[in-house]
Amino acid sequence: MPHPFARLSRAATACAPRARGATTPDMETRPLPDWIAQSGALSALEPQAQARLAGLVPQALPRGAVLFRPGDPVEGFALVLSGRIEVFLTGANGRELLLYAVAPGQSCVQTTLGLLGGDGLYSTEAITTEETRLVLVPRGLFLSLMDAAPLFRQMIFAAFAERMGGMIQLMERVSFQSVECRLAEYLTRRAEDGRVQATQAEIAAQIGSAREVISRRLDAFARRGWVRTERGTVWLTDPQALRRLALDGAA
Amino acid sequence: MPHPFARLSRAATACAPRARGATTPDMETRPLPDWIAQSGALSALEPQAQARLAGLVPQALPRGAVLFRPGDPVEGFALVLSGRIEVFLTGANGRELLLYAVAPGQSCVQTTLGLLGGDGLYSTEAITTEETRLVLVPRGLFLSLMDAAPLFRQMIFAAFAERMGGMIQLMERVSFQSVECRLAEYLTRRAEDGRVQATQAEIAAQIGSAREVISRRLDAFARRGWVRTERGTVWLTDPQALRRLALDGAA
DNA sequence: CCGCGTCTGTGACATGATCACCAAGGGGCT
DNA sequence: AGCCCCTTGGTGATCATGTCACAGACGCGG
Repeated sequence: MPHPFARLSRAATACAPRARGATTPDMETRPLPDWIAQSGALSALEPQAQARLAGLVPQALPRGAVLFRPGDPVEGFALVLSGRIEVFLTGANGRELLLYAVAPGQSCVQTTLGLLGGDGLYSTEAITTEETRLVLVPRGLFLSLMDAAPLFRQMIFAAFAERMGGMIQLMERVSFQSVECRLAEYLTRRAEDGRVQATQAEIAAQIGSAREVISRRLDAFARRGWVRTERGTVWLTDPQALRRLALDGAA
Repeated sequence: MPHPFARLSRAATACAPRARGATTPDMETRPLPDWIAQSGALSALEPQAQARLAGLVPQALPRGAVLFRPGDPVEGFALVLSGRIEVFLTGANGRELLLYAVAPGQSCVQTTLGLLGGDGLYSTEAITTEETRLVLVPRGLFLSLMDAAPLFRQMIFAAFAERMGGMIQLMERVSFQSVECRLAEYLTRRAEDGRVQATQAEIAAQIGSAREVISRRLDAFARRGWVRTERGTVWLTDPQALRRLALDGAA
């Protein structure tokens, strides 16, 4: 199956340059598209940068779309407008580990990496976990903005720095913390309305463990009265206890 | 004990701006210091950037010096001229994991991170493993070069991208590969003259395992005739076998 | 030679990953 | 309803790894 980015990037590059003939003259006066004005990150950029982005067409992706897989070439720079993208590492045995999630206004560091330095190939897998709108900035425009637009550059750099910090933290958790702590941390972080809606297999992938282990740990939590499990959801009956466990492992 | 960077950064910032009065006039004509001309990375920069770096004074550090520890504030941007710096993550129990090593011409990503985005505090520990010369670029000069010198910027960005790629690979190895594979990979990578000179405790820290485990694994290798161990060194008697093991885990 | 610190080896045990199954829920179909 | 089949969750056995406790080996300086 052709993966969505291939289509996306072609659509984007086709529509990107000069909309209806004249390019530079009316650049300043043309109104900005909604998707730029409404994005916290983009609305803060310099007008010239906004104008050069204005020709791009945001794309909508359904939940569960695969943006790229390991080995795919990097097509362009993805900027999320709404929704959520999760970036996973996949091991030989099929086990997975969530590296980071891309929230609205954030960019996918993997694409930056591919455009700026590395071998231009992805080593990870990206999946939308909600219906997601994004723009795909083609390579040339991205590099040109990096040179010409200081605010754009700073945005990218800050994102990069933040991700790197996150990766180091993740490494610390994965290498030095028990599954029990990581699970407690995950449950408290992802809880909404006192519950987490995810299968045990999904939870395992998020924290880089195995499904069976999650099953047993949740069972242990349940025996302590901290959670109640149900097909597809975990109810937190004692969030305080979970939070305490999560924090004391982090110290 | 006061750690070296505190001294370094003060020395560097003190010497950095305007050497002997006049600044801009003779900037072009003043000869470049050796340490810039001889550094592959720096000698490729634009002359203006080189001139602004020229006032800095390289510092020499003995082997084993601690550049920073977790919690230290980031003082400036470290650029290694010669030697080698290793950056470690340390767990609660004292176990360690080598995140990356900084070779000559490379910069320390942790410092970049601290200057550009994060909380400005280190979460890792950096130690020189050889006698090392480096320059410490103060924050202001670094940020100004980032804005004004495209080549400098590209250098930093490329380094950043490379490190990020390395971190992802590391995560993959640590999460999904057996200790045996990682050990074999480490031994083949670090071998010189058919041997690796390191204590088993050091090896454990490099690949993020425990000393006892390394002891047993090396014993297993030895029984297969692949290595011979000696106090403080491991002799590779069958590098081919080790390489095969290392590669087949990576596939 | 002795004493001490460092490096290494080893057994016992705890945790986590993997494998092989099975059982329970739930939706679609006849 | 009855059946099928897929997804999800549960469980025991076993293996890999990390942790703890401790002992022996080595080397160095007094």
